[in-house]
Amino acid sequence: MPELPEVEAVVNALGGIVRGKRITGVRVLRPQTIQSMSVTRFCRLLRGRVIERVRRRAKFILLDLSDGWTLVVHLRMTGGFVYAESRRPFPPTARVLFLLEGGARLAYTDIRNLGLIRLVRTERLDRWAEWRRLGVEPLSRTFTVRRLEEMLRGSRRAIKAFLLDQTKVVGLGNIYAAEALHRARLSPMRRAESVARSRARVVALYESIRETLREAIAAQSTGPLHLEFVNAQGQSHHPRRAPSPFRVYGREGEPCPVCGAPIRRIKQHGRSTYYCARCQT
DNA sequence: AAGAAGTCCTGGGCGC
DNA sequence: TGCGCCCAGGACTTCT
Repeated sequence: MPELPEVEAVVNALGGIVRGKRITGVRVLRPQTIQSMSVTRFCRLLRGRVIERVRRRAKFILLDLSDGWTLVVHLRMTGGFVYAESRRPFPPTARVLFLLEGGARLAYTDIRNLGLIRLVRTERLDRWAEWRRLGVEPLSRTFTVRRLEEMLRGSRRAIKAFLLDQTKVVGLGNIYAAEALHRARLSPMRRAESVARSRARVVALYESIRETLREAIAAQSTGPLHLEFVNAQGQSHHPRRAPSPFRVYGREGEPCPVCGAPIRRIKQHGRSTYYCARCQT
């Protein structure tokens, strides 16, 4: 669920809260969530380190710590953070607790346990295969129409599947892939290489990806869905977004906002794809 | 070797 | 009321 815009929102909000704070202790409630080292080592390495910066790469949240360590978090489907300044009990979905100086606590929560956390030396991040394979950041200057065209060329997969491939363009998930394709008026079933054959289509897709993500980031200024704040009274400030801002995702049967034809839902590689059969070709 | 399929995970919704 | 099935989907591994 959290795609680039949601992760971006969590990173920005989290950064404002924990940057500069020292980690005084760690409690791992679910050991399997910690990747690549033992829980003992994980806790020992974190204790005493200061969170110097919070940033994003693809859908990964990176907390750069003092002494060259980086805490890498991927929320996958249901991961999130709960930040509390009081010593309130955390929800049963809490998997890892970070105790911060001053008594605040940051909990990593995850209902379905698909998310992961790993601690790596910052300069060794690119020795991690999954990390190295990550594609271009769609909102960066290195993402160009030409680069997109080169990636599309020769790929016989459906454009929807292409957009979900994190080794090509990072950050899009099932929701924003559908939204970007609707905005570009491209059928999700169209082959990637056939998009590449038309300059106009490549440009439309390029612009759509960026606009879709930019708008989604702006729309979340009210607060990230995957970061919850609990105050001293135990009341939760869980900033809610406005109701479904999506044009096609989750709107099967509703009229297309462009042409009025009913939105369709199909299955592509086991995933739902929402699109307008009339104006997306 | 690209790309499709299978797998993991849990709670909610639905049909019977 | 309760059981079982399906669904949500990110990104891996496995298979073709």
